[in-house]
Parts: sequence; C-alpha cells; structure tokens
Amino acid sequence: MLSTMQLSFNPSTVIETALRQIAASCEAFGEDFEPEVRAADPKFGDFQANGVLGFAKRNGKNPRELAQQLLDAANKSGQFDPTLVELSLAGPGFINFKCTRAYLWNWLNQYATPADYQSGAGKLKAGRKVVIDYPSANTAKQAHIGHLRPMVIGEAIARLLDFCGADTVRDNHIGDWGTNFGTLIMQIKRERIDLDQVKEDPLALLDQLYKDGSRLEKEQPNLRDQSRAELLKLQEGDPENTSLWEKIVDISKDAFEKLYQQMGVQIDISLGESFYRDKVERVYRELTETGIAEHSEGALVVWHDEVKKFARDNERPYPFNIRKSDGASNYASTDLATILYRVEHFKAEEVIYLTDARQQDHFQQLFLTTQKWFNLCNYPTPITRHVWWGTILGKDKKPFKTKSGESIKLQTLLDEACERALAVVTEKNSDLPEAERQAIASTVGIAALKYADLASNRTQDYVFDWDRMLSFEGNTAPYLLYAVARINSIFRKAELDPESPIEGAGPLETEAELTLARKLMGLPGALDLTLNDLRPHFLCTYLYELAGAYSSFYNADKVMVDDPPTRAGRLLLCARTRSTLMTGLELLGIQALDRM
RNA sequence: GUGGGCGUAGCUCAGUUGGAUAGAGCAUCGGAUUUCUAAUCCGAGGGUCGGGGGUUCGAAUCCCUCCGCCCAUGCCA
Repeated sequence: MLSTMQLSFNPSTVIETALRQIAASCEAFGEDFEPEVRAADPKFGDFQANGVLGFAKRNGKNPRELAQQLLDAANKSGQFDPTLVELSLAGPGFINFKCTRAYLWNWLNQYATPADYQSGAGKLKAGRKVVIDYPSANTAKQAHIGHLRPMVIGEAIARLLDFCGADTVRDNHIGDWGTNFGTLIMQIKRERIDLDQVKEDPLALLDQLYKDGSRLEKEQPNLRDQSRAELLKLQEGDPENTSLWEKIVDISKDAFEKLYQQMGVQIDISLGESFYRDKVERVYRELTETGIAEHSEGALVVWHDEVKKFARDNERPYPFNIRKSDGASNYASTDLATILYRVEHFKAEEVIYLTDARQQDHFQQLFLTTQKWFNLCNYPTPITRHVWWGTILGKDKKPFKTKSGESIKLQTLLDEACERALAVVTEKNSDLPEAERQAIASTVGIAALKYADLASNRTQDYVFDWDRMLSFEGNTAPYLLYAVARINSIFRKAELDPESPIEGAGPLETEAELTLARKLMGLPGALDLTLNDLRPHFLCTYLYELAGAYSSFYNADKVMVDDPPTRAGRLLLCARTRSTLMTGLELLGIQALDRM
C-alpha cells in the first residue's frame, strides 16, 4: 500500500505488488497478470506499468480499454493514496505513476543515511551464503593490467552483495600449484638463487627466472626434463622443493597484499589450488563411479552430449578434461574439488566466479558437470554464475600494452594514475598544500582508474584513455568526487555537520529541487538492476545522473539563502545527495573526498 | 567449421531484456559567474542503430540472411 505509514525503499516493487493484487481480483485480468513496473522517463512520471500491452496482445483484447479497467480498479482499491501518487493512462496502454511532492518528501525523510539505504537493500539477498571467487592471482608472476578488472569488478560486486544482505566469502583462489613451479624451481637451482637473500622486489626476480627458464627449456630439451623432475619431487613432498615452493608463494602473497591494499581489495580466505591437491582424488572417484566421467586418450574427461559443442560426436571434440593423460590434475580438477568444498564447508548457496570472457567454455562445462555430479550424489546444488568481462583496449583498439608490446605492470599503471591525477589537481587547485595535493591525487587517481573500469558494460571491451578518465566532465570519477566535495564545502562554510538531522525544512518547490529529489529516489531501482545482472555500470550511470541533477540544482538554486525553510530544504537535498553518492561510491570501492 | 561477444552521432559509451519523439560525455558552435569550489551549468547542430528481409499495435532489442571486427575451440589458468 502506497501510504505514509508504510514507505517501501523501492516504490516500484510496491506498485507492482499492488497492481498484481488488484489485477487478480479483476475479471479481465486474473492471477497470471504481470504488471512489468519500471522506472519511467521523467516526462511521463516516476514509474510506468507496461504489462497491459503484452497481456492484451496475448488475449486479443484492446490494450487501452484494459488499461482503463485496471486504472479504475486501482483507483477504487484504495491502495493508491492520491495525495501520494497520481495514476494516468497514456499512449497505447501504459499506466504512469507520478509521485507527489508529499511522497518524495516522506521518502527523503525515511531514507536519509547509508544505514537506511542498507536496511532497505539488505532484504534483497538477506542471509544468502555466497562464495565469490576473486581476484585469483597467480603466484610467481608480477601483477599486470590483466589483474585490474578482477580486482575492481570483483570488489565492487562483493561489496554490492554484502550491502544487499548476502553472507559473502571472498575466496582468493590463487594459482599456486601449476606446472610452472617445475620450471621455476629448475631455474632457481640452476642459477643458485637464495630466495632469502633477495631484498628488492623478489617477485620481479621470480617473474624473470620463470621467463628465462621457459625460454631455456625451448632451447635445451634436457632442461624441460629437469623441470618435470622438480615438479614431480615437489608433488611428492620433497622437503627442499617444498621449502622453495613455500617461499615462492609467500613472496607472491606479500607482493599481492601490497597491491590489494592500494586497490582497496579485501579478501576473506585464500585457498589456492594447492589446498585442493589431496581433494581431487575424490572428484575422480565420484565422477567415475557415477559414470559421468570416462577415459579418453588417456585422460579422464566428461562429455556433455546435450550441448553440441561439448558432445562426443562433435566434429571438433571438446570434452571437459578433468585429469590429464599423465595423471596430473588441472584447473578443471581443482575447480570441481573447490566447488564441492565450498558447498560442504561453507554451505554455499551461490558461487560466483569472476574471470575474463575467454573462460566461458570452461565455466559452462564446470557448471554442467557440477550439476550432474551433485544431482547423482545428492549434494545440494548451488546457483553458479560466471561473471565475465571484456578486454582493456588501447586507442588502436588492440589490447592495451606498452609501446614495446609488453603487458603493463599493474603497479606502473597505479603510479601513473596518481602522477597524472597530481598534475590535474595541481593545475586546478594550486593553493592546497603539497601533502594534501598528493593525498588527493592518489585517491583521485585510483578512483579514476577503477571508475573507468566499472562505468562501461563489463561484457564489452573498453578503450583505455587517461585523459578521459581523469576529466571532470562526463561519466568519470572526478566528476562524482567533485560533486561530493562541493557539498562538503557548503556544509563547511555553513558550519554544519552534513550527517546531522536537518530541521525546519520547507516543501520542495523549484524544478531543479524536484528533479534532484526524484533522482534520489532512484537509488533502489539502480541497486536492483546492478544486482540482477551483477553489472556495476548500472550503478555508475545512476550516480552520474544523480551528480548531474545535483550540479544543475547547484547552479540553478543557491543553497545558503536567507529564508530558513528554503535553506533547510536545500541543505537536506545536499545531505541526501551526499549520502547517496557516498554510498554508491563506497559500493564501487571508491573513496570520497572532503575537498579536492 | 562450431560456439561466444560485438557493430548505435566524427570519437568514447548508455539504452532496465519488445515500449512512448534512440540518449549522454568529448569534439564543434553559442550563452551563463559582484553568488555556496565555473574543476560547473544552460542551449544548438550532429543518427538509414553495419546492409537486406521477416515477426506485430510497436524492433537498436526477437527470427532469417549477408558484410565486418574480437575471442575461444583436448589435456595452460
């Protein structure tokens, strides 16, 4: 019911529920009517119901007449208080809902702080146990630009799920048990490196040793045999190799930990592939016993005949290879062991994997295999999702690389972001003391980098452009941060706390005030969209539009006017904009600034 | 070959899953500041939504067919 007493966080769902109920007791509609309520173009109202059109089509009725009937029934039902929402019929059969000033006012008073928003959003995923697989870095390799998206997108999605009430486990599924350790150990021994003696950037050294090692293997086949022998020794628990392996993993973890801190990435647990090395036998056994897996060319594989591409009679056979022909495990084996562990140990109801687009086949096979396996063994089957993304491109539309064609180190990227941000901050605001400019620049730089990664639809490739991401114009982090900084500036000058309640506010009046207020009420819808598809760019678009509405308001209506109710009303809008922007930025993993 | 993604303004991107006259930013042009951060705001021009066909009240969105780009395609992750 759309009343003052019971004000839902998301008005759209209330309208939808009410309409469904009204339609159910309406002769022309019935139980199966789906109202399809969504945000409307502001010129039509706040929300619109499109469901009548499709319903009329399916039933061979006149949509406009049906819409009129539903509208009449809605008005008669008493569920829509005319002082709070105005209903109207438009076009071929849309029903538009326009919230009144009174409704907007009530909503803004009920949902004022980040905690209020969270209490509203927290019902969306209340208590769901979700394991998120990210950022899953590899050991013994320096992080590069390819690690940017898993950190940025993964963190944003994890925060969103937390915010929406999920009980999340962020599991860093690191690659710490691959064939590369054979090569690495071979080369370490060959060069007689003492890892304890390496002081400066030991990860860079490991990176180099691996590159040298694999190059030498190609030139000298006997070294390849040595590497295989070292790997085998490691896998059999040889003390020397195990100790080397531990050092390599520690060096990698330390180096990544520094990056996680800079990037604001939080991790709950870090169970790498090595953790599952004694758990893959059970996978082989159960999948063989259930008849899901079979032997093929010496390997243990799973065919999925119902999917053409993975069927055994496909022209190009593409099985899910879960044990290599030499008996060793691969990432399919460990991923299977991992999902079982997540369900048995963490009681995961959902498991979300974050990787780039190229791994779609792997996850499709993994999910199919898991379903069949868990089904036959009577294990609870979790909801599985593969959240994937496109490539970061340079201006030439090819994968973004250094001029010499190498992949860009993540640290280099972060440093350059901060340097460039410092130049911008210095240019725009040279009055600030050096130390503060530095601090602002590092926040702005990282924010710009992250926001550029989040603002476009993740399934698309995007073009990396320093100037654009650091611009104060357009859909960028600086534009959003600037809006927050300006709000803070107003409260600072007024000597008020933006987080304290504001008393004595008069009603909203101007066009700019109302547009802003309506936009503020759009947060729940934006969160819904973002959560449904796990696509952070929906949230970005919303925040950008909100900041735009605020900037227009800021230019049109002076906040610190003499008339107390007007001033209080505008300050209230400022405070709400601030808390909404800060909430949204927080969800994106971006830190807001007091001033810039 | 098969599968996935994609093609929207000169450039970079949205477009709530079939809805109302396809929207932003940059760039171009024209305006706004004795005023809370102008690092902003307001306005104008700019489109055969890759081409063609189909489905229907209605298509950038769904189907078919071409053209073009990216990615994956048996034991790397």
